[in-house]
Order: sequence, then structure tokens, then C-alpha cells
Amino acid sequence: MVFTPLDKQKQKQKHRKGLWSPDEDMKLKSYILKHGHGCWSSVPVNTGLQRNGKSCRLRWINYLRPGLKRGMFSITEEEKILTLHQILGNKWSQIAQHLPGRTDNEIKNYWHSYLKKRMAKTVEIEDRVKDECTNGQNQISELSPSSLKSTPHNSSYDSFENMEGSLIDTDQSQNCNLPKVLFAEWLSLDQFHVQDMGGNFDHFNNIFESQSSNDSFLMNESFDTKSNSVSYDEMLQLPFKFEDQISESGLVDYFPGEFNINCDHIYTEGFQLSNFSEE
DNA sequence: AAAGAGCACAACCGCACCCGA
DNA sequence: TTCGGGTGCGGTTGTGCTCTT
Repeated sequence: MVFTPLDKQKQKQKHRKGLWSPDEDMKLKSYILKHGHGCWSSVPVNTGLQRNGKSCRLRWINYLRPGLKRGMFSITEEEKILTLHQILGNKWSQIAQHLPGRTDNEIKNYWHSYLKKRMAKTVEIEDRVKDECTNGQNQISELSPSSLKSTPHNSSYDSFENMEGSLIDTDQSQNCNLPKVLFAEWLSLDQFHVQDMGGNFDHFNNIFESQSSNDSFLMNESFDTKSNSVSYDEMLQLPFKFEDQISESGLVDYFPGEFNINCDHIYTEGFQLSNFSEE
């Protein structure tokens, strides 16, 4: 379909803004479920919606898309957001990839409305503790233990902070019998002996199997689910399972129970592998 | 009961990037 | 190589609800 400048101007004038009505939602949802979105700018034309394509896309991604979780964030999700924000900053879309069913917009809003304040409070408490320690008046016991416990500086957060220095919480890694795969984007390459896996999954598989269970590996940047055509089914053939281990080791976190085939690069995600067992 | 302050969430805007012509 | 359209992302704004005074 070709639009003349006049057509485009007319379309622009017609575009509705503001909240979506249930009727608009229904039209958009049923159309996309039936035909897929294709080119977003053609969606309003095909559905008769007086919205621009961008607005349709946003509505679909943030609200209508199947599989979205609604409602409160769990403690685990909060911890994940805080931890990942420490590492990734305001990369909401990347953070959202770690939280299946949550959108970047939802996480961003949650951060601005709640978590940011919580972090600020945590910093404030820490500053107080530091001051008191510096002054030789260690009165930490006066601080609420529960308030400290609820901060991200326990559990996973601490471990990620450790990663910046020593990369691995050695005590924990020694205690853990599981083999580990560390990913390049989070970690400095020169601090590890890099195993070149060449982006080949069979190779990765062989390397993994050939090592003792306590060895760590660093997956190189060429490991890409798309370019190397590693499908979800193939992932399931592996003699490992992906586990959510973030709170245990601080090393990794990923996809409990499933592998997200939509992610571009596995190496952007840290995760830990354990020996495979049938669930 | 009314006003307004605060909050949560949805949606918009602008910019950057990618890709095809 | 350049340009324009499409898309994705992060920041910001708008709106409606709830709570407080």
C-alpha cells in the first residue's frame, strides 16, 4: 500500500491519543493473534484503529501480549531487578529479559515508584553505619536488622559486588559442586582463562562434559542463539538444566525451567548449569 | 465531605539504530 | 553512500486513584 503525503497527513490528524478503550484493545488483539503484526504502521490501517503504529506496538507489548504477568512483583523479582540494575543500569529492556512476563515499561515504572526509594534508603542506612563505625561508636545493633536484611546488599547483591573485584565468590564456588558457565559481557576477559568455544554448541557441550564439575568456563561472545541456530529443542537435549542460582552463588541467574529463545545473546546472561535430571 | 498531595501506571515523545531502496 | 521508513529503547508526562488533612 502506497500513501501519498496527503494520505499521511490525514492519518496523522486522525490519530487518537490517550487511554485505550476495551473495544480498541479487542480489535488490536484479535487482529495480531490472527495475522501477526507484520509492519506496525499497517496495523492501524488493517484494523481500522485511529492510532498510529507506534501506539499499537506499545499497547501490544506492554498490555495485550499473551503471557504477561500482572500484579505485584515478588520478592525474588525485586531482588533480581535491584541486582541487574546494579550491573546493567537503566537498560530496562535487558533487565526485562530476565523477568519472564514482565515488560521493560513495568519494571521501569516499578523502579521509579518504589525501588529507587528503597535503594536510597539502603544507602542512607549504610552511610549511617559507616559514620558510626568511623566515629568509633559502633551502634549497628540499634539499626533494625530487618531493614538491613531486606536490602539488596544481602544475598545476591553482595555476590555481584564481589564479582567486580574477584569475580567469583570463592567460598561459595568452592562449596558448590556444580560446573559453572560465566558470561563475557559481565566479566572481564583478562581475569579468566578463556575457553574458545567458537560459538558451536556441540563444542561447548564437549568441553563442558570433559571437565570436572568444579571447573568454570567463560563462554565467548560468538555464542549467539540466532546466528548459531541453537533452538529451544536443542537446548533441551543438553545434559544440563538451567537453574535460578542467583541468590545462592551470586554468579548467575537464569530461566528457571525454561530457556528464552527470544534472547539475542546467551552471553549477556549469566547462568549456572547443573547436571541434568528429569523434573 | 472536600481539597490537594502523593502514588502507580499507562502512554507519549524523541532519539538512535537498522535495513532496504 | 545516502536517505527514509520502521522499530526499539529510555525518559518524561498525563491521568486516575487513594490517602491524608
